[in-house]
Amino acid sequence: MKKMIYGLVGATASGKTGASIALCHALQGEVVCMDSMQIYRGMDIGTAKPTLAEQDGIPHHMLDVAEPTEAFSVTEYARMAHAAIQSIQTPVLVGGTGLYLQALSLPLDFGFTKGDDTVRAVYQKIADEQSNEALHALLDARDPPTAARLHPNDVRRVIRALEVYDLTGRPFSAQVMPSSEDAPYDFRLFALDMPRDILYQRIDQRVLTMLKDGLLDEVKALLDNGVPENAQAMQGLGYKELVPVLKGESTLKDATAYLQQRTRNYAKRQLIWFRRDTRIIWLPWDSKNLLEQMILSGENQ
RNA sequence: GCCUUGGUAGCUCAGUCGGUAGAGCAAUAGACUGAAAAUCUAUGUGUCGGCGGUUCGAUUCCACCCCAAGGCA
Repeated sequence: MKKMIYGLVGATASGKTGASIALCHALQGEVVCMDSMQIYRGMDIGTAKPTLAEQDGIPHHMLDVAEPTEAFSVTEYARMAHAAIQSIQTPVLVGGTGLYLQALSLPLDFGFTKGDDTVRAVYQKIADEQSNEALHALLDARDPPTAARLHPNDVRRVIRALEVYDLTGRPFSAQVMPSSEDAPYDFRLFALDMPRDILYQRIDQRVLTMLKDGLLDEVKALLDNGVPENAQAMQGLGYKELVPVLKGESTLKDATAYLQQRTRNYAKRQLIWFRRDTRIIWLPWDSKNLLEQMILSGENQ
């Protein structure tokens, strides 16, 4: 009997946080955050990390578990999140990082192959000095199925596939693909269905609220505390877009519009990712009895 | 009032020495296995400001009008 785990996923600004608190109160559950940026300490406003008041007494896991100066990876996330899930009675997964959900859906003992910066640099050099096609040809010689699946311009994934082949001696295509039978948990996944125009309006508004709440100061504090501009954490939305403002290379007005734009683009990618996950039950975001629907749907699955 | 420069895709613009037009961004769809709030892919019919004129044919040349920015009065 697998452990049952509720999950609330979907686009940014679609109302996950509020709904998750209600669900936890009803089920006596605890939140396990599934977000690639809320894991970082000191990044609160820009990541829309739930405040203590918003948490409303519900224990939250997987928040503030990494330093923004350090790189983090999906493997570390999976390892820590699995531990958190084991430690609590009723876990409620909440977040919008599709890759993290995929990682948690893989068999528990599944191990991603560790990366190697040196190997990556060698391949990156080939792409830079020769061509993306030349790099892709290397992969085609070692792992044809993966090469066929990847576009030559998708250099990041082509390099990763070559790296896996070099480090393990086995092609990337031999790895286990996720399926519900292999999943370590019995997932009850939900997402809030919201019209695109409303979602985009909420995103634009949320960005303005973040700025009013001091996002610019938060970004400045990170830089002042030694977080490099090119740090992984600084790639988060709201951070990389505001650095140019602090450096005087862009106006706040332009950066705000750009950040809103980028966030809308991101939300759409999230929707595309979750749309193909057939386990997810989509519920109307403005439904009066959202909580009842989630609990009932969960029990009936 | 006069002069100048503009008015082309949702936005910023290119272009057509006259044969009804194309980039970037946006938008939409999709991909995604140790960076994922990252990264990558596909999709381009718009009274070419308006009304006339010249022409086989005008978004392109000409006249007038409208609008915008700048300059001169």
